[in-house]
Amino acid sequence: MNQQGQSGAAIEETLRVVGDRWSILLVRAGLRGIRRFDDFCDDLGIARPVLTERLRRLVRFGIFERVKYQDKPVRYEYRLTEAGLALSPALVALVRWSEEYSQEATSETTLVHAPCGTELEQAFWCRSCQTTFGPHAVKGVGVNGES
Amino acid sequence: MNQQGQSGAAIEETLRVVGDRWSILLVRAGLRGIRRFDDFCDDLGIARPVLTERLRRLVRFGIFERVKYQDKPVRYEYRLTEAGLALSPALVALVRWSEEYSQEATSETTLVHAPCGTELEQAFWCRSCQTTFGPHAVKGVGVNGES
DNA sequence: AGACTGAGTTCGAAATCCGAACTCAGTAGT
DNA sequence: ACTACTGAGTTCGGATTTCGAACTCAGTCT
Repeated sequence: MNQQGQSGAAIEETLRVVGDRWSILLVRAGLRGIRRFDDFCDDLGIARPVLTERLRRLVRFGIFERVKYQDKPVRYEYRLTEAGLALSPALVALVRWSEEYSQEATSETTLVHAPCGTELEQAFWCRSCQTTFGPHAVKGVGVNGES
Repeated sequence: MNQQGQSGAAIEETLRVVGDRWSILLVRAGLRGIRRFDDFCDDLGIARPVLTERLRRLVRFGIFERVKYQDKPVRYEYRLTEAGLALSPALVALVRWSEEYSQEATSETTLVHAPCGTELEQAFWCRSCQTTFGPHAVKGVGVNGES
């Protein structure tokens, strides 16, 4: 069905899980400490059936876990797993992109380096060269050739 | 409709543009040098009407530009703008996440620093401290209390 | 003339999304 | 005991998106 094979597989897989209007927002909400069904619902304004389905999928793929937090009326909440937490670099990248390029509704918050409060920049880091660099110097290997 | 205010606005905006199963993949294809309608189509296996609509939207939001590349039969291709290129950190973050956490189909490709071929890492950079750091030291996204 | 190319458009069927209302077990108030 | 309320969902019908396959349209190639 498609030609890209190789590294395509993984990210396509991933986007099939996380690549919809809500999933990333759910992760974001999770990072902000939200855990309960109704809270996700109110916070994001997502329709309940969709939320049900999304959470189930994210649990299935190990991004959230469904945890019983009380017994008498048995109730569950959703917590980010480590894999879920590991999505935060992607989230940060998107937030930063939004801040810089999104046309409408410029945000009032920026992301900063916590210790010193300086606005952060994002970069790629090469361990062996000990340098940071930008997207132009990124190449995918294992795949054909074109830069 | 939702409570999150602050930096929420911008990223929601953004996800309304790139938060679907195809847009990020289109950007990725763009980074890999794909420019023509039919090539996007074949490469991703996206349905043509959807591709039409997606490209139009991405152009509208300044991520791709539609460039005439020949006259006689007038033909256009789609190129990433600078804003589009600027999405690559998000993309890289996703690819790296895929590599680490995606269950099925581990990829055979990794992203590398083009000049030296070393596998890249992603980091945040603080200009004033002159250091790189990880997501835990980021503030403003809501990584408030928990780990 | 006939086949081909590239960038789309048109079509009807299938899958998703939505809001609103409902369920179900237990709790709290009167 | 009756009512209202909570939290985590489910059920409904209708609206929106997505899909693959086939078609268009200008120009080119043989």
